[in-house]
Amino acid sequence: MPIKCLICGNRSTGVHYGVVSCEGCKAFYKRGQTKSLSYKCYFGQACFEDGIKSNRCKACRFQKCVQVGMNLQAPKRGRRTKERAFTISELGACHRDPNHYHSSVYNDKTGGRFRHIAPAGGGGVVASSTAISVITPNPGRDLLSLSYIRPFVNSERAEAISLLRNSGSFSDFTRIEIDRTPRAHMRWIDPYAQKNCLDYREKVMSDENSRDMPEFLGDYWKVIQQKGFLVGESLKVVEDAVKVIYGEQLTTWNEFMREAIFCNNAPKQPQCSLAEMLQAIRDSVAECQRKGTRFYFLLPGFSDFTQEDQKILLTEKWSETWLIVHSPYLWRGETYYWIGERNRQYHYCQYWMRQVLHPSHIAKVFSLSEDLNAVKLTVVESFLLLAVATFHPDLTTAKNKPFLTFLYGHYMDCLLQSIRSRCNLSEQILLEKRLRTFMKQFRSVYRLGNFYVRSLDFSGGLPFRAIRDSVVISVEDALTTSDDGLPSLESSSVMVA
Amino acid sequence: MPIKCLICGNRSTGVHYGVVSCEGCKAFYKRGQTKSLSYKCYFGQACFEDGIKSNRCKACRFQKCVQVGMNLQAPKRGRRTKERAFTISELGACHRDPNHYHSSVYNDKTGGRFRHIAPAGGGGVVASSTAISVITPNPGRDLLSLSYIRPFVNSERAEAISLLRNSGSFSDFTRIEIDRTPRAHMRWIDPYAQKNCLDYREKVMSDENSRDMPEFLGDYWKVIQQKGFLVGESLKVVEDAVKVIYGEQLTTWNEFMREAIFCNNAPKQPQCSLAEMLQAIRDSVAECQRKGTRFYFLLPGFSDFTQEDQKILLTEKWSETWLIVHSPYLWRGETYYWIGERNRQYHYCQYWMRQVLHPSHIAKVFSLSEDLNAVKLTVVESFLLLAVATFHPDLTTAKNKPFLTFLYGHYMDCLLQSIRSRCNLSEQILLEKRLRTFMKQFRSVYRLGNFYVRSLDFSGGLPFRAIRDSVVISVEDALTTSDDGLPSLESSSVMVA
DNA sequence: CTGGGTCAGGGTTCAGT
DNA sequence: ACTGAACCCTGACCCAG
Ligand SMILES: [Zn+2]
Ligand SMILES: [Zn+2]
Ligand SMILES: [Zn+2]
Ligand SMILES: [Zn+2]
Repeated sequence: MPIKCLICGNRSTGVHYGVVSCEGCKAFYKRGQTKSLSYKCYFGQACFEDGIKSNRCKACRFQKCVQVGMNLQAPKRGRRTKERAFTISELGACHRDPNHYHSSVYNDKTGGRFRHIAPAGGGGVVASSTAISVITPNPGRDLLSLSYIRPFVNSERAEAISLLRNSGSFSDFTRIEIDRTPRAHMRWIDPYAQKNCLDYREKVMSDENSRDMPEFLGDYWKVIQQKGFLVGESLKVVEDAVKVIYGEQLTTWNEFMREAIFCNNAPKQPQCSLAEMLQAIRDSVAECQRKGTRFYFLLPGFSDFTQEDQKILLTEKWSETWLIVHSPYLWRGETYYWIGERNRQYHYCQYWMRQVLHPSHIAKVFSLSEDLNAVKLTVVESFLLLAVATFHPDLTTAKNKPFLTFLYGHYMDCLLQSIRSRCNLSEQILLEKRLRTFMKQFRSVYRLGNFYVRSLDFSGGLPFRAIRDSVVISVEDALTTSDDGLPSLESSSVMVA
Repeated sequence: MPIKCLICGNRSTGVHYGVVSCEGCKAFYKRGQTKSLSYKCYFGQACFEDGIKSNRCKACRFQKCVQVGMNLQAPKRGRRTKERAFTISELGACHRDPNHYHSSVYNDKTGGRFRHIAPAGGGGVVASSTAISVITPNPGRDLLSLSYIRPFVNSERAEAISLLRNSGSFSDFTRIEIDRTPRAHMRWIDPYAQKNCLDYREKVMSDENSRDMPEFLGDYWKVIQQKGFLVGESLKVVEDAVKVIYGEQLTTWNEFMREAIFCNNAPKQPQCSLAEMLQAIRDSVAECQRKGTRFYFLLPGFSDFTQEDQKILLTEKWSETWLIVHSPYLWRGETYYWIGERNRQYHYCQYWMRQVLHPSHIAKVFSLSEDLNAVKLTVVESFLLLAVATFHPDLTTAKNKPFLTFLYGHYMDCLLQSIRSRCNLSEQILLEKRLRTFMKQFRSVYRLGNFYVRSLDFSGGLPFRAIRDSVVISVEDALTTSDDGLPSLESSSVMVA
């Protein structure tokens, strides 16, 4: 019967530095002598609480080493013959209270929480509840919870960090106050927008289209003349809105992701109970809604819709908002952001995502995020893209199509203007190509949000299922529904390509 | 009274293979029967000379075993009664003349220290001593002479090797010939420098200073225009000078330090007599002077000083030169370089340093070296820093302050240019910060060199004492003297911060 | 006593990820 | 870049002779 490592629970190979431990923890402790200062825990120093054994958090692992009494100067206990082997109690002699680690206590303490330990193996989505049993039927499974995850190499880190959208200085975000009222700008967007149905996007509109609508040309050009100023003003407003509403969150999340990835502490383990996490998710959704609503009302144009259309847009565009805000923090199958109320924030890691969402839903979200990240927009640009997606006249049931079309074009201009002001020509061309590619997925995002996410039954079991007309539907169903109440692709009034 | 192992000085457990020895040496000798051929000493086969006990060098340990007479076929001696225990002379039969080395001095110095190997941990299971010894008054003292020093672990080695300043390819140093005469470059430094008192450092000079010297502005800008070229040329010249003058020495010392540390053979022992070492030190000082002089004369600008100023600089800047050249080879209280004439080189280890220099002098030198190493300069940069230190107008009694100021600024530019060309911005900022921190010690280096080292009385006893006006002065006296004949810090004409 | 054997546990390496 | 299984080296301990 091999004795388990007191730090990680792995098979021990004897006493190392005064503690019954495995080869890994031995080497880790040794290495930590010069490096432990740079270790940092992101999860409340609880990663190595009884029952949770994760070698993924170096800070907690090292802390645990020290806690159980590892000591470089620990005396060697010499060797014994087989007849006079060390007894278990002798082996435990170095520790504070041997009973503390007794298996029964160990399992009692973990109780219901044990099931939240992530199975690192690929297959299982939810950790199987092997809780109370002391001897596991399949000893190999023990190692699963320890399965090594290669730390990121620098090139990967650079890639991850590049997702953190460039925004000049994030750190200043929280300190900047906007002194403009967005309504002021709408005063002169309005006259054009409300009276005329103008698609004034010079870049997007093809020559053929302009031939088809010669009667608008007069007004069109009037708008064009003012467009430069209009675009500039909207850019400023959006930038300020992003800073005021999302600045702090972006700063925090960026810092978190950066540190998590650069300190090799990829967070993969739960830090709280399911109930706590569900509450955190609810809080987070509410907060995201709140922020999104604030953003929309600061977005020039939005407040000029009827209350009914505003409500529709706020409801229907939840998915878009979520994606724009979160995509930089989804990377390589893991998430890197905090959720929950300020005083109790948790890392919404993929483990939890898998608890509550269907795998194909997760896959779709990651896939969309990846595509969006690949476009490589700045923060402000990504929110301009949100505006574009929001006002796409074909992808909402809001009624004021002319104004939607106008704003869609306007924010498209803003976005392109921003891109062009920071890229050289060849970069522009590539970026705009990637942008067009991503925009083809607008409809998928809309469908995912409105036919799948909005159908989720939060009263049922985990993971939540989407139910429409008393029938469970899959992500695929939602994405391919022919009955989306929107204009068909063919008759689209806006050319995206 | 416990008897010490004749090989390593550890507590002996009786006679093994014919020699009073410890369990370790016994087992080591046994194992060595098949492995001794692969042992190699890197330190002149002196690691186990009397008074020096280091288990780091296997070759010397085995040699010592043989030397003291270990023999596999040694007859076992029968049981002795306590009444007829072996006498000291019987046991010590193999000892050589202890007077040959300065073991008494060595032991005196280390005698006060008490560092012992093992049982530091209280309460743990410590192997009970079944030794011969009855209870000694102070059993810990036995371990003293062994003063076992843990071999360096790889992380420490990496740290040490990182001190060996990055220089591209050292190995090429000796093959490169310079084809430029340094005078050629001076031709056009000169006109500006000799005629005008220019502080042309745009980085260092504050706005206030520029207001104070409006009359120089015209010339100032002319110089600025040429600065880029000037800096580049000087960089090349300095690089070549370093290669030609110090290349071979750097290569040799680097190799020595690398091997010493990676082969676990930290040199701690004398390999020659005091007289030989003193001669080697004299040779080494002369050689360092010679090299320094050559370097200064290749350094653009130096040869344009009056002969008097040149002499002053050469004399006053000895300390700076020594520090720049030697600091990478001072690490963790030990030195890693050779001194002496080519045919008879010795390792100037800390043992010898302690013989000739006062402890607080040594401490100061190590402290300065550590600070300098922490800056992390390349070889060429460290010599640019030497130029900066040399031409600091406030830290010399040389007369041509305008030209000193000019050259100080010029080499500061060169140094910064070199740093900036190899570091990204954040590295630059950190490095320059460390550099500024170190530069605050220039005055200490100057004082150490000119008020302490130059006052050393080499005719007196060891360690050498510094005598000024017939009074023995301490390093502290020298460092805090108010009478250094230099401008006070407040009126400094050069802004370092 | 001590030669010889044993082996815990320290350090180091390097393939694997 | 980190991890940890596998390895080497040391020396305390055991025991037969
Ligand atoms: Zn372990
Ligand atoms: Zn942790
Ligand atoms: Zn010994
Ligand atoms: Zn040696």
